[in-house]
Amino acid sequence: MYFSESEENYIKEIYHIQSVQGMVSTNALAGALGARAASVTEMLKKLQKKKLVHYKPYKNFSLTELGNRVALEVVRKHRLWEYFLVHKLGFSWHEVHDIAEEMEHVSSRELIQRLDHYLGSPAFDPHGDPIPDKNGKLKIIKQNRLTEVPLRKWVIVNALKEQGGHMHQLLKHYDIHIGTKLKVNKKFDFDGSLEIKMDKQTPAIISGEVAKNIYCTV
Amino acid sequence: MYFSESEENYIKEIYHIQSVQGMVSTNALAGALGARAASVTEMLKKLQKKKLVHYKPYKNFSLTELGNRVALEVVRKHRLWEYFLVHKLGFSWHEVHDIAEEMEHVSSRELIQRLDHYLGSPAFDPHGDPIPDKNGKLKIIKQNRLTEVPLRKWVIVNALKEQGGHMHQLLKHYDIHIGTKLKVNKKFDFDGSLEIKMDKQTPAIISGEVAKNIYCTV
DNA sequence: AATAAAATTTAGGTTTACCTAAAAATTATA
DNA sequence: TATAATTTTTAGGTAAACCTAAATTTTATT
Ligand SMILES: [Mn+2]
Ligand SMILES: [Mn+2]
Ligand SMILES: [Mn+2]
Ligand SMILES: [Mn+2]
Repeated sequence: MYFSESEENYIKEIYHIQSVQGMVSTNALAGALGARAASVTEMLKKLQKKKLVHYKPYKNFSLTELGNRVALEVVRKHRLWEYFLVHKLGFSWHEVHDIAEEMEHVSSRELIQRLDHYLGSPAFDPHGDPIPDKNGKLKIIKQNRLTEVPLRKWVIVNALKEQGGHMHQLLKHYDIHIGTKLKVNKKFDFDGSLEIKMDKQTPAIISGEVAKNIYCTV
Repeated sequence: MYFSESEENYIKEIYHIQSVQGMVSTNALAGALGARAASVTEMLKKLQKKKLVHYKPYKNFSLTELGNRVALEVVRKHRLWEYFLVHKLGFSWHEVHDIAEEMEHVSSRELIQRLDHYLGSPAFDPHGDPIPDKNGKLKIIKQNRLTEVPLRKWVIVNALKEQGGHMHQLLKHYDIHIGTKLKVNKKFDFDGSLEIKMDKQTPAIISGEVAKNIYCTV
């Protein structure tokens, strides 16, 4: 069955919102896609006819089993391409999302299977998010916010979420990346900033803003 | 300036037809694109407004200088992706065209520069066609039809054109690929077939049909 | 040169994916 | 529980990229 680029984007975004909120609202989806609610309603009817979403007018909606499978395929494509861009072409993790947003729509299944094999079937993308395997299986690891990690315990950074801004510059400056081992020494309630200690470095202070986007295995 | 996927396909096809016929007709372009003449006329007006084609109603048309630059960029993207698919992902040369037809529309310039570098700035794609460099420069080599090569002269295959069918099976059977050294011993006028001799192999007969799609440096 | 044939354009539709503004339904609040 | 606020849908458009059928222009043939 064929899905247009737009359909794929909608399905993927429903998947993402669903994974956080359980059910999805028209407005939430419109917000995430940068579209208007009316456009979402229209697409919803199309996706329903294709049996990709459970949808009753005025009610929140969610993906069907089929919709979920399709979403996982798009997510797989997106994250494999991100991995390729970083590990083969040398992009930095913060530069690859928009490019992968286009590449994820290339339709060849064979291509993705070969890409996966070529990359060594990676389980996580450059942001630390799990890459679904060809059956849609995800390796789940707990991503704990650095802001909520116990004090003085060594942890390893396992995910970084870029929130539009230029956080990556800061992270580069501190030399924090996925795999970095560190511990939180103190938490300053006044502004939410943290004192962290990394291997062979003197303690440093990072803002709560940055800390919120760093996740780790505890 | 932004060009849609459709616009890019039209521009590229005008470029290809132009490179053979000098000027392009509405019908020729419609045929090549699998579209109707009316659609071509419509697009032509759009491309003219964007200063990509020289066009007067009812007359044949051609790319402007700008149109040519854009065409070469799309061709570059197409052929670099084909090269990637064959030399990195292990596809065979006859499988990659349709995939590259989609990938050529991914818009990031930085991506293409990095891809080019990653591949070692190849000058020819897996079909033997030259890959424009980032300034649009092509390495031109003469591609002589095997059917018109002098007898008993050793030549090297430098291009293969797949014409829809399953020619590649035959070529694989004969073990003919780009780089193969061979000579034509005899030409049989009756059906256009050729007797060819390859290094360390006994002479073989190939049909004129196949020979027409094999090109070589003489 | 007149007429026939072929090529091209125009006119008028369709589908997809958007939009705004107004109407309807749901949810929150007084 | 009525009323207000919010959310969602419907109604009615637009733009891109297609299409068919009819009109127009160009080219070829008597
Ligand atoms: Mn996308
Ligand atoms: Mn990612
Ligand atoms: Mn294409
Ligand atoms: Mn090629």
